[in-house]
Amino acid sequence: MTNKPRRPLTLRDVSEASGVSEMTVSRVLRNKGDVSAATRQKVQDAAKLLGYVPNKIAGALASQRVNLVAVIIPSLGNMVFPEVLSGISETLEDTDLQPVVGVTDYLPEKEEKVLFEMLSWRPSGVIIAGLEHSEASQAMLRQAGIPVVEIMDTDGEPIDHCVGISHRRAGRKMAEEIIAAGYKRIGFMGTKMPLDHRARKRFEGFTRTLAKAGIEIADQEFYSGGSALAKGREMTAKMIERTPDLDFLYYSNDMIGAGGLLYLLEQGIDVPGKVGLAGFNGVELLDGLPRRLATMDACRREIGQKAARIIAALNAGEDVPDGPVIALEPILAAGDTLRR
Amino acid sequence: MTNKPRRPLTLRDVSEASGVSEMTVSRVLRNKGDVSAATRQKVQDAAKLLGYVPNKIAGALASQRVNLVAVIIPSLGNMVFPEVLSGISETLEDTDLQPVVGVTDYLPEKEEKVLFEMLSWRPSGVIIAGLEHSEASQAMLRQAGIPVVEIMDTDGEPIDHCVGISHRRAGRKMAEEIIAAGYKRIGFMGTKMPLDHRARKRFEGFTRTLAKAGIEIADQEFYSGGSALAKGREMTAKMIERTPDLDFLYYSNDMIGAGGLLYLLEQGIDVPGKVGLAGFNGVELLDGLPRRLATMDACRREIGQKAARIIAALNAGEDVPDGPVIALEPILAAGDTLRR
DNA sequence: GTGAAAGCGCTAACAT
DNA sequence: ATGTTAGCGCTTTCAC
Repeated sequence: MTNKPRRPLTLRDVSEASGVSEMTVSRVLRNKGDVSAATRQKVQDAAKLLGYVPNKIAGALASQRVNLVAVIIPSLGNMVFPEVLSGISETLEDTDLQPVVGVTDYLPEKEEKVLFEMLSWRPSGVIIAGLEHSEASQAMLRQAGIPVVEIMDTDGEPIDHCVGISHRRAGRKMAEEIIAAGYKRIGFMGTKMPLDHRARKRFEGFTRTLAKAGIEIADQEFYSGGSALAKGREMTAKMIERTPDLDFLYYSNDMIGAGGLLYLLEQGIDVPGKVGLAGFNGVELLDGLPRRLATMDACRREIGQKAARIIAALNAGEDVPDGPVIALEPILAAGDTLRR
Repeated sequence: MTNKPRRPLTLRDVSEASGVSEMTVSRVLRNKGDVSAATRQKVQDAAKLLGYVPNKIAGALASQRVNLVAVIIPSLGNMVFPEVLSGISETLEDTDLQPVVGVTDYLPEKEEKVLFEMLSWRPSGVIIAGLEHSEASQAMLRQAGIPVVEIMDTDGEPIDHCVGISHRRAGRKMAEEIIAAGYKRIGFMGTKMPLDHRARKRFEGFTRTLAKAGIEIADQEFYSGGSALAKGREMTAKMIERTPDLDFLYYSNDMIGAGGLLYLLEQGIDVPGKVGLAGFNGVELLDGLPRRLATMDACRREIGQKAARIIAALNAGEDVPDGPVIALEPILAAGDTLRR
């Protein structure tokens, strides 16, 4: 350890300490170009001794390359997004790229701000949740001249590439399953979020498919804020009381579904005999519940991986073989709360 | 919208489009210095029309100022850390600083790597979880010449500032409560993570306090990987079978505690009559459980807020009034699973 | 209120 | 294998 520097160390300091030109020091520190083993050693020793940390700002400006990938998601509290993130991280770990996360809170204006902010660092690519963006955001993404992958959703027109599932299809599949199982009086519970387009699309796919079978949603309820588990519980209690003849409850996410499940079991209600239940996402948490909630896997980790791979490929000048849209298939997990 | 540029736009482009010098354009875009309203308007129009996004790389290099705060945490999957993050974000939103997150997966080597990487962007400050860091990491933090706040824990020597709770104290308080309630045969369940120093310290505080009362942990079990809820369930089943006379189960986090609670209730075991239960963290999820699990609040959001405020103050050249160490008090929430 | 010059710390490109 | 030169796109400083 050496003493505290007021001024951060520069390449020049390492150069002087090692008696090697700045350029060669730079080469050693980046493992670029041919440098003799002896020189390399000298430089590495000096750098380590001084505690030199390269200045990426300067490096990036000079090389016009920034190894950052902007990842823009609505929230970190949702479990869903951290999982997408790990898919991205683990894939980028094989490259020299690094994810940087920005959070929008489901607000288009904030998305715009975050995007602007991130683009001003000139990242090598953008991975952004959703297909719905403000005009300004779309313009920025197009103008940026870097690979863009929109994730989570495939119901719409991607700017560049896109990886996700069709939430309309997910809603439809669930509806088909429910109809096939013979349920008729269906209640829906979800979030009060007009800006959660994916939840909206699932709901649309769901209701339309029911409609074709001559079924209408018998009751619905929306929540915002608070513990999702507790809200699922409350909403379920309220709805069961208000509409006692319901025989199925479809939840827009697993967490409220879990709350509902716990409530019904406590009440001694027969699940799935009297009331069937389903959520959405396929979160790991469900494994520990008294009964496995029926759900639909949103392929979160895989979406992250595929998106990252696209950015990495494009960044390496390679082609992306699968074309601009990758639609993954949402898989139903019937669990124990949906009779068949 | 204009056409796609191969070359990103520069200040010069805006300057030419508006007929104003680069320097004045720069002033307008940063709201710095006096610029006439007319000129300002011209510049803003041109910038918007072109879709100019400033290059922060160049700006940062020239000004030697980067408005980024490096936030280094072990994991995003843990619920705990996203909450700390929101505390940080919401506080930094009142400043011109921005958090950038790095994840270490509880690995010192990865921490070192992430730290190095982040410091090479010359952030204005560092917020990092824990007080235990490799020699190299400590050296980097000291050398960086920027404010450093270590968070979550106060049991140890901070490099610069530190905000958190004493996990030894948290363990001790819980033990005292359990002893006072008259429980005697105590089992412990936790994670198999030698590198989770905070969990370790809680355990130490816990066992030492029990020891003083002449009580020894009657059984223990550790897990790694998988759904925490399911693991809590499994471990609890195993432990209850192995050591049937246990009258209290202390879990190192709420999620496994919740799993245990669900299991015991299913088995019709009287909680907290026959067996008392407690977890740690005070996660929101607990609100939706059939019974409120006893827990201890780790003050996560507040820690984030306070840490961010310290960085912001130091960055603005202000003093931090509270001194280098801020120890928050972990508050017990007895819930319904700890008889009193 | 506005502009011109210098330079932030690196690396690309070109010597040697 | 190593060194030299120029300049990345801004902002600081100083002049007008």
